[in-house]
Amino acid sequence: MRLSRYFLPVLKESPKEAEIVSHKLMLRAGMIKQQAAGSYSWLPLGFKVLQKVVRIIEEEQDRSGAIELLMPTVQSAELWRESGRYDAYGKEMLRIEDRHEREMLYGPTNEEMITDIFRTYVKSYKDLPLNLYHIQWKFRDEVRPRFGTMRSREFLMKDAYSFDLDREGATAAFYRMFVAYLRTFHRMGLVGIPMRADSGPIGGDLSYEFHVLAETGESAVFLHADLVDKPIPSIDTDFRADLAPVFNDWTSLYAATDEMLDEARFAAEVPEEKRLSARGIEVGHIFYFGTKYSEPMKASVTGPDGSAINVHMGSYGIGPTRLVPAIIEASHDEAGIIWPVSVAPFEVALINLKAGDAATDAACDSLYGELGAAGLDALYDDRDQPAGAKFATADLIGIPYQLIVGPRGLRDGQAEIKHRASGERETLPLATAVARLRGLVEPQRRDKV
RNA sequence: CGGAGUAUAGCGCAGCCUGGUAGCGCACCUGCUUCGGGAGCAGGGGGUCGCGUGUUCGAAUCACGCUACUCCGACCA
Repeated sequence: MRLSRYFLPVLKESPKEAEIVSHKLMLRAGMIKQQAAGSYSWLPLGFKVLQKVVRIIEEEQDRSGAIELLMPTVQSAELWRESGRYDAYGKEMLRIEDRHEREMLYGPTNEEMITDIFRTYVKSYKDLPLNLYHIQWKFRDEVRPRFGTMRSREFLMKDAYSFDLDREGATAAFYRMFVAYLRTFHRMGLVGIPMRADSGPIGGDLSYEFHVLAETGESAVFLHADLVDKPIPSIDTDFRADLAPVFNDWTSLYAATDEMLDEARFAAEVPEEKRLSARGIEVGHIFYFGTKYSEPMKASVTGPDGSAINVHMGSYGIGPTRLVPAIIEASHDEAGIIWPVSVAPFEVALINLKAGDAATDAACDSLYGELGAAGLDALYDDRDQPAGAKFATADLIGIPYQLIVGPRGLRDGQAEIKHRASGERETLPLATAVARLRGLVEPQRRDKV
């Protein structure tokens, strides 16, 4: 992409409504625009990152055996009356009336609808286990939206729903999601630490939240320090195998949010030098809730003995529109965002130090073509701007590598590569620059973990 | 929903106390010179001062009401 033809409205100053660093940087980097309280447009750069985050989530969900579909945002109140939640959900639910005065709602979650789909088509225990998910916009009329897209009223959520014959099956499904979540966050350069959680209004008795540690996190968390760099399950993980050992291994180390903190246990189970109290951003939440919905909504299958069995369900959420700021909170410096390659909007910033100079333009145009041919996603800063402005933009929007080309280096046939995260620079022959970048970028794409 | 604040050009702000019809920096437009870390000079465009009512000869400025947004608390991916 040539920057001169892109839509990238960067700001030098942060709009005053932004309080935390990720919100400020998302506004300054031209990723989002606020439209109302808790409501944001995703501008091209932000949307590109969001799509990469979504893609990683999809890959890991698919790998774990979940199947993607898409349900509508606007739902009928009828289904919610069946489960009893139409009245129970409260003011967070945005209620709408259509022209026929039918009661509708903008979905805050989809347990009822997925249960309806399930009960329509699935009749036999032989069709289990089943895990269906979608990634769709949700609306929760939060009392106080804040922190940009970290807590917005309209937000994107991946919600998966598992269906099993019994508690054992459902627990296995829960473990699969648990492992998929560890891998998902890891691929985005995050450490998502599972913590025992309260099940809240959705109900249930097996519930874990995944938290990313960050100073600006909304929850106080208490954990065993070894969880921070614990190696995650590899690509060889067989999701049909028994994943209980992985789950037990991870949950054997103490971790809890403040509302679940048991100080005595924390002190007893974690050696003093390993006790870490920090703040966390909740980026995922997984539940097992048994037959809470299948019973009232009559979602049953015929078992081997011919009897009707209410299915055991779980639901599994990840917030992509929250993950984007979470990644920024975890990875930035004074100059701006530092994207991990796996979610970076562009992998390389090609910086033409002297746009308008025929030789420099020719060299950059040629390199831009080579970068594309090498499969690298590059943003080519071809604007007629001082070098400083170009470096500042590339730093701000967090592109992992900068390929810097100017007349001075060209005299010796050289270019420079700057690594955004470390600030390290290397000078190398023009002819080898693209191959070098490819060698740097490809291993970090993390499409294989 | 309780408490606190803010609202003046696209963004950041001054002006308000002590009413006299709006200004600064950045951004934007034109021209020239520049270009190795957010360029310089010259010229230029852009504002129903959040909305409404009132006070006054006169309101960005004073009073009252409303709205939007932000922050602090209780809830959530």
